[in-house]
Amino acid sequence: MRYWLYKSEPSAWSWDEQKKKGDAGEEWTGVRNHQARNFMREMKLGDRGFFYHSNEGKAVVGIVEVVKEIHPDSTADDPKWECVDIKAVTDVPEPVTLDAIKAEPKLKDMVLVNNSRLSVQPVKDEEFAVICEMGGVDPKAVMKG
DNA sequence: GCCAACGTTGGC
DNA sequence: GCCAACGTTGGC
Repeated sequence: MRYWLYKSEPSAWSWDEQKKKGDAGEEWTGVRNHQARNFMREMKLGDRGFFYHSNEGKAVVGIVEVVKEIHPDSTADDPKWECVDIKAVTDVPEPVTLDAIKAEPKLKDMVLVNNSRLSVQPVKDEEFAVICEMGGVDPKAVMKG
């Protein structure tokens, strides 16, 4: 399985709102960037990822899971824009800030650090585990396989 | 609020 | 098909 990172401005769609959707999850709408869309096409049911608050907070605040694979984005007028559905899995009790990520040498190659504008991006297994630990989440509890 | 980085648009 | 102009994102 693979790991991902989803960015959202809390004023547009926050972690609290995501959690309120429960296990049903919610469409990850609004992606209008081919690279980000293409990453969503690669996602499989059960893939996990981080929920990151951009602009305000600038931190990884939660862990999510893909509950529906790629399908048309219901908010797009052009069918080429697609998205997945994700649900909240668990909080990251100690949000991992962008500053902390930048300060950690093991995370220097993260897309988040090097291409700050990409809103959906892949995360390596090792990076996922490191951030879990920094956030107070046992990687074994949220990583499969 | 500014601006760098990046993507998209449209004139040629 | 190039590239300047413009819009958006997101860190600072």
